[in-house]
Amino acid sequence: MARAKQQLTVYRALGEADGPLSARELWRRLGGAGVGLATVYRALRRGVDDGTLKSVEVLGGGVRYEPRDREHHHHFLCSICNHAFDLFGCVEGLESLVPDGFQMTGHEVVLRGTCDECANAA
Amino acid sequence: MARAKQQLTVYRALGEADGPLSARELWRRLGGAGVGLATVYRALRRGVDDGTLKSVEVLGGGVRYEPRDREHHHHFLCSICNHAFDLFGCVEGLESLVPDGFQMTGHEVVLRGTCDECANAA
DNA sequence: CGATTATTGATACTCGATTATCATTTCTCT
DNA sequence: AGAGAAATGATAATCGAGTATCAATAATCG
Repeated sequence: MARAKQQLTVYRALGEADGPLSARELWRRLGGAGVGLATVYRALRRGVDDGTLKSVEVLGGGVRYEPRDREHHHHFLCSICNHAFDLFGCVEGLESLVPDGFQMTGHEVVLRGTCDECANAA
Repeated sequence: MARAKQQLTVYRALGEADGPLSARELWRRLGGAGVGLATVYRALRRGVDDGTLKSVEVLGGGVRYEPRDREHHHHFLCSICNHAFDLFGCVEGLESLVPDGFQMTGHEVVLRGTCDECANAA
C-alpha cells in the first residue's frame, strides 16, 4: 500500500510549514481531534526511516521535523511564540573555529529573538 | 552560610571543564559515589538562580551548564564521545540571515564532528 | 460482496531527566 | 560541647516525550 491518508496529511503539513515542527505542534495544527497523536508519531518515524523527513534539534523545544529535501539552511527561534522559522543562507568563517585535530562534519546555526508577528504584537 | 562544601566541588569541576557539562556528566566526574546526584542538581539550580552558572543547550544531550562569566563562545559537539567542547571566536554575517521584521537578540553556533581524541582513536 | 491486511485513535505504558522527601550529617555560633 | 540551621545522599515521586497495545475502521482485491 502506498501512503495512508492520515499520514499524508502529516507530510503535507510539514511541507507547507515555514519551519520545522515538533510532533506536538504538528498535532495541534492538524486539529487535535482530527488526527491522533500516535498517528503523527508514526508518520514522523516512518518518514525519518524512509528518508523523506529529517529530525532537527533547535534549542529549546526538543526535536522537530522537516522535509529532507530542503536546501541547507538554519533556523530562527522566536523566544515568545517559541516557533522555529527557516532561514535562507549561511555564514562564513566556520572553519576557523575548529580546533587543531578536530574534524568538522557539519554545523548548526540558531538565531534567537522575536519574530515578525510577536514583535508587532508587543 | 557561604557555599557548602559539596556544591563548591560542583562549581570547581565546571570551572575546570573544557566545555559545558550535563548534570550526569558532572556527577560521573565527581566520582559518582562521592557526591550525590541530588546535590549536583541542587548546585546547578542554585548556580543558575544566583547567576553564577548558565544553562546551555547543545544539540543532542539535553541541557548542560557552564560558568556565566565565560566570554562569548560556541561549542563543538563530538558525535563519537558526545562531549561538548568550548570554541573560541565567532562568525560573520549573522545579521544578513535575519528576515525582515524579525529582531535578533542572540545566536548559537554548534559545530559537529569528531574531536581530537576520538579522531586519533579511530 | 466478503476475506484479508493495513491504518487509525485512545490509552496504557516505558524511559530518562529532574524534583521532592526525609532521616542523617555537618556547620555555625556561642 | 550543645542547639539550631543548612547541607547531603538515597530514594521515591513526578513529568513529559515517545512507544506499544488493541479494538474499531477503512482500504484492497478476488
